[in-house]
Amino acid sequence: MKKQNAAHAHASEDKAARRTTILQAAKTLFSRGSGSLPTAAEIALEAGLAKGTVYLYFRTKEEIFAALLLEGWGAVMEEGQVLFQTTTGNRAVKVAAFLTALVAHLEKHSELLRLDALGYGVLERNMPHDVLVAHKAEYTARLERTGSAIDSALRLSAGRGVELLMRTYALTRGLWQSYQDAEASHLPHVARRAANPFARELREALTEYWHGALASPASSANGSDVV
Amino acid sequence: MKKQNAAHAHASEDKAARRTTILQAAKTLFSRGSGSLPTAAEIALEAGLAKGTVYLYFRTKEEIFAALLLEGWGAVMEEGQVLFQTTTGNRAVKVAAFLTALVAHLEKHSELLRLDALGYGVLERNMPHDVLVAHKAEYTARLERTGSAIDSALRLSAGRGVELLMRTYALTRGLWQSYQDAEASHLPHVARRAANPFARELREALTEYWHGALASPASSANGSDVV
Amino acid sequence: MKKQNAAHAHASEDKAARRTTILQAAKTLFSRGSGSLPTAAEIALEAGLAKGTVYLYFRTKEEIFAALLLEGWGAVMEEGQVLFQTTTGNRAVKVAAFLTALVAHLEKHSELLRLDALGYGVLERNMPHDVLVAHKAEYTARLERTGSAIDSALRLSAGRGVELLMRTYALTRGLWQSYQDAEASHLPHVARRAANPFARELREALTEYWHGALASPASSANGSDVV
Amino acid sequence: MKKQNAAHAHASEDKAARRTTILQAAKTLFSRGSGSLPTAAEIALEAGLAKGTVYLYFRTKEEIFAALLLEGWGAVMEEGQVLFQTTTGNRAVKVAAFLTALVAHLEKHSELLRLDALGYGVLERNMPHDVLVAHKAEYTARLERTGSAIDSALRLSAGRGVELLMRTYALTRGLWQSYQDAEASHLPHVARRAANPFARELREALTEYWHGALASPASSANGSDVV
DNA sequence: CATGAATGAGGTTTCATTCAT
DNA sequence: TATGAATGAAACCTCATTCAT
Repeated sequence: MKKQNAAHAHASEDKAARRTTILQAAKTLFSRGSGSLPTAAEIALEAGLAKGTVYLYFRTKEEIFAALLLEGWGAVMEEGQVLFQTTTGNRAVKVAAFLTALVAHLEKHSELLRLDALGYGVLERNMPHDVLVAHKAEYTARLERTGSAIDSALRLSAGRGVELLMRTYALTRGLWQSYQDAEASHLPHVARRAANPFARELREALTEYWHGALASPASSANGSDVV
Repeated sequence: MKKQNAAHAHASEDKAARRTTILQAAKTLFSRGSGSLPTAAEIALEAGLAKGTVYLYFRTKEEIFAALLLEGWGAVMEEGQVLFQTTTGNRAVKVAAFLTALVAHLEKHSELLRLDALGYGVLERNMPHDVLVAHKAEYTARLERTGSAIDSALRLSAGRGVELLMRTYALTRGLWQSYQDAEASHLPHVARRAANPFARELREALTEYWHGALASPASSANGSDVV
Repeated sequence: MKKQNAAHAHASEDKAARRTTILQAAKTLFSRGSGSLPTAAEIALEAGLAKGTVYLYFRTKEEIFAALLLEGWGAVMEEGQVLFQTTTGNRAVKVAAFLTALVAHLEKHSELLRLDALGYGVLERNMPHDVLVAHKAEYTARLERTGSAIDSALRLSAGRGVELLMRTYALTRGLWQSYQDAEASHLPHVARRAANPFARELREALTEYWHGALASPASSANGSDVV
Repeated sequence: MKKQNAAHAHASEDKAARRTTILQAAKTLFSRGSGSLPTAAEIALEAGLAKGTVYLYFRTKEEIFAALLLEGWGAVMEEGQVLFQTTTGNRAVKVAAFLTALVAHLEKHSELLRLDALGYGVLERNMPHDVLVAHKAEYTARLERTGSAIDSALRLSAGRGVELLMRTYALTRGLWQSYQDAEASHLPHVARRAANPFARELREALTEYWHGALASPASSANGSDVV
């Protein structure tokens, strides 16, 4: 009825480590897999634990992936915040540094975008509500912090940084999905887009967006004087 | 729901009509529903047909929704093409007209974005490959046509219009999903974003993007002279 | 993805037959089994059908067994009704005939009591409410009919027959469970009760009950003049 | 709930106390709950102990509830024994006193019938066999003692008291279950039975039974002269 | 003695698709 | 052509019990 495979994690540091093990296993499997969430059984196997053990650390399977997502975007924002706080130069330099870092980060952690593409909607369908609320709160806090850093670095009005971040996120997510759609269909990327690898495409699109957003803040609401 | 009781559709116009009936039923159900695809049984019921009959017109359930998606985005692009071809004035006027129309169209056909949010990834998982190829081809053709219209109207280099359209689509899709995530979690929209309804947010973001994209086409790849 | 094992039951008589097949399979398995409900997979296998097919005829597994129970007790009451309506003689003769038949019937259909011992409570935990209501209604109707037959046959006041039946049922059920408990524990029946097989015990107990119930209807509420 | 934080129970009186604590917790939870057995974790929590500790005092969860059942029915029989030994008067008086006390006792300890309704069958499925044997032995002994008291008090032949007790128990159990079924289904009690609360119904039925049983001991086997 | 982390078996139901009628 | 009965894969989480600490 039992084994004694995994040593019991009594100390809280051991417990944290085990939690991390599970997250890592989930991330590995998701990266390897086809785009849908691995099963709980697979995660347990990969983590070297029993199925039941997984549920000692996470209340539902989705909670695992939500944690991964939170962690992933948290790191992105952390990095962005630091960059904006430390980079010296004019706006263009700061923005370019941020976008370069962002694109590089996302290239390195492609599972983040793959996971994100599921849509929080998928995860939310089966998450304990309190966990969901906690995640949203933490996510918002991080967003605000990085947004503030942007406001300061670029001398923007309060809240504008958050806005920029959200639209940056939206554009990133949308582009990724377009690329995924193309890849998933085993078809050449639509049109000549094929020639543009994702990282370059993303860089270009984001650059255009930030360029427009910072050029004429006053005009952003009506577009009457575009060009 | 109709009980048109299976008059056999021999003439090809009847067949087309029946196909349309099914598509309409699927759209209705999806609009009404919770975000996931209605079941084949539900579609058949709503269309007043038997389950088996649906499969005489579509090889998989996903094909139905892919057709809806193709049709929906096709209409968007059609409208865009016409607008760019007929609007007179400077770039700013044309772009503003396009964006206004786009946002209005999407507001009116919200099921399009809802369906789109599933990700083609979801639909692709279960679509006959040949149908997929055909869809992509048609989609690409329409995209190119509208892209060309943009190239002409705004005097851009060939292919730039397609690029702008794709990024416009990406930003739209990404923003929509962010809004959906927030709603789905039954939480207030992240940060003060709550104050911005989707249509306005979309309009602002797209305006910023087009502004940046058209301001300095030459600089789009490096961002060295942002601001 | 499919077989063509079972011929499609299109005619409603075929459908009824298939329903019966499933019920029979469930009964067989339950009789053979250890007292808990067989799994849906087992039932399908025994019936020579696919798991999914079972769910075309019953909405939940429990519904199957509830149907068995309804049918079983229905037959008991049917038989009782007929007996009371056709037996001639004095009260004692009629009651004795009824009890004899009842005991014999239950001996022959021991799965009925075994199933009953689960308690409707077990089945109710997972039954469509409308089915539950329908069952109760049918059960009540049959009970009333047999009760009326008793009222007439024994010249009792209206409703007394139902009362007698319910208490007869209660005593039967309770005794059966006591016997089951003893058997299940692989222990000799408690005390010298071992010498009394269930049928005899039941017969004796019921005879005593009916004897008491019919002896002094007026005194039944206070017992002041027992003996 | 108590957090008595694990003072090690060395002395055997402490151990007995802890055993009682667990039993009490189980009873409380069962009374409060929905009819199925509380989980081991819940019991431990309610008792202010760790899950593992519970298993130092009971080998299986079912053993706990079996103990509760044994204790409960033991008390009932104890009370019955005393009553028969102390009540003075004729048979009718003694029986009436017994039944009155029985019904009152069961009304006060409704968890006993609720637990009983699970059927020993449920508990037996997972009880150490030796414990089961011990319980049965103790149960039988108590039954015999009370049975003897009845034999003496009512001047019955040896063993008749046990028989009466067992049938009394069966009728009680069966009636209770019928009432539970009706309640569980959220439907009005079958037929007009609704008007009779359980205690009254039980009293009536038992009175009738004892009346019949004591009226004609010689005739109990054939019922030839009922009425 | 006490603790609580780890284990892993177990079963229901839905639904896309097919094919006998 | 139209029908709708038949198919069967797929995966979550709970919870009694054990044993390392």
